[in-house]
Amino acid sequence: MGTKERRERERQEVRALILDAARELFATAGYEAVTMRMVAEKIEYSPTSIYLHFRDKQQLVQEICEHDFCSLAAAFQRIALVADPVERVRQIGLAYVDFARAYPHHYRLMFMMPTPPKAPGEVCHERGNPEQDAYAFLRLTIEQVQAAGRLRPELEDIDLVTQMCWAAVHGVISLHLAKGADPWVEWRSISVTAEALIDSLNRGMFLPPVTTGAH
Amino acid sequence: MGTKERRERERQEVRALILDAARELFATAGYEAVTMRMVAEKIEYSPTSIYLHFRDKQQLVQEICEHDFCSLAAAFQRIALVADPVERVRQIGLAYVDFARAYPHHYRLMFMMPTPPKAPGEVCHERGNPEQDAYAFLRLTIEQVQAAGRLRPELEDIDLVTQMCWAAVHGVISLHLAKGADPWVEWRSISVTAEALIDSLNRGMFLPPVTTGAH
DNA sequence: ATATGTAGATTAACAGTGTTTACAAAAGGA
DNA sequence: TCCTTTTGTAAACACTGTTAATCTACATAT
Repeated sequence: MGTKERRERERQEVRALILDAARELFATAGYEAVTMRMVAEKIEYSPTSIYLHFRDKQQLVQEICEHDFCSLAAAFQRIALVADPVERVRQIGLAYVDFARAYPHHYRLMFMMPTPPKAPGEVCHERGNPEQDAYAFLRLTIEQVQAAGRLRPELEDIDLVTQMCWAAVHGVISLHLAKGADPWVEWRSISVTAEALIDSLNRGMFLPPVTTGAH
Repeated sequence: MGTKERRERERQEVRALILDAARELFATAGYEAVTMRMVAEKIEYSPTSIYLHFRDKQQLVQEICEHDFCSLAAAFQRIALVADPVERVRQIGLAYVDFARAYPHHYRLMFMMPTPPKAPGEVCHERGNPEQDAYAFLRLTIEQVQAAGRLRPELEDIDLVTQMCWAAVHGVISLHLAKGADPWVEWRSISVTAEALIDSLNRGMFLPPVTTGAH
């Protein structure tokens, strides 16, 4: 009989209810401002009920973030079609910025808060983790830049170059998310700053394309 | 009679006691992990006493950070002596990294947490604010790069260039402070990454020195 | 010397947090 | 009908930052 299946389905429905309510709250107010009691009240359950589905607040918010990171992965899928690897690096940076602008609170949670020291038992090298995948995707693209002979020869450490690119774009985003409200700096927009930085960095790291047919 | 002066002196002593105790705690454990009760216990006063000297936790930690930022300002004083403005930009970046490595929790508090929306009455454009001064110092140096004809002509917006430089270095630091413990990336050290990024960015933003005497 | 005012420090409490324990109620299986 | 498992909750716990009320010590004024 399908009673077991139905029970499981109902369980997942409540779980989804929690996730949706929490997503909306976290996305508009941020981690600290949202309390478990708020989430509970929004779905008209008791606060304790949340703990039947999620270990703690941290796990709840993490699940939301990981889910929403799919939109970033989708953007990356599209970028994979771009032929020129140097242009692809550029596009990755811009997509990263777009994601941060669309989900600033998610971005803050994923990349601006210290990672909790994973319980030693937990699996670390799982695939499908979007953060990890994004890094791998960028790294692969940089490798292809190198393979195309477009990477400056002194930049031989692929991981280093990957981290340089990531850090540069991350810097623009995180600086704006943290300090963008400060009035004593005439802030340029995230997009403008990020694009200018990506372009300057490209010029400093990559080489112009070799024109085939030249002697 | 000097009783008033003595009282005031005693008051400042207690205030300094609080600041020292709080500095040590915040520096080793970070903002959230330190409670007012911990600070109070460390100096053997009641928690309430702290509020006789500081409006709230936020103001306490802010005062500590602003004070310790003097060491960054001191480093900048030394850099001001370097002749080549392009090299000066480089040195500013490296000093910034050194500061972040020496005071990671301070850095986190000053640059990685959203600035509280200042009460409208508060003075905003005070001088002596180290954050503000650091920005002004970097901006001035970039202006001097431009004056020396070493800035690429398409980069005409000085504030934009300043923010690009700041964001790049900040990105390396903040990414490490937030994600440096994650095991699924083979992290290069902050110093190595920052230096490589600064160098690549220099190549992409600045021009080689014009050799005098050439036609 | 005695009363007064005041600044410093403390105790107790408030309103909130994330989380746990103990208990109730409902529902499926025997 | 009884039993077990699941689902939900009220109450409590151990905290947090912060405040109100109180007490104490001391410089000053009478």
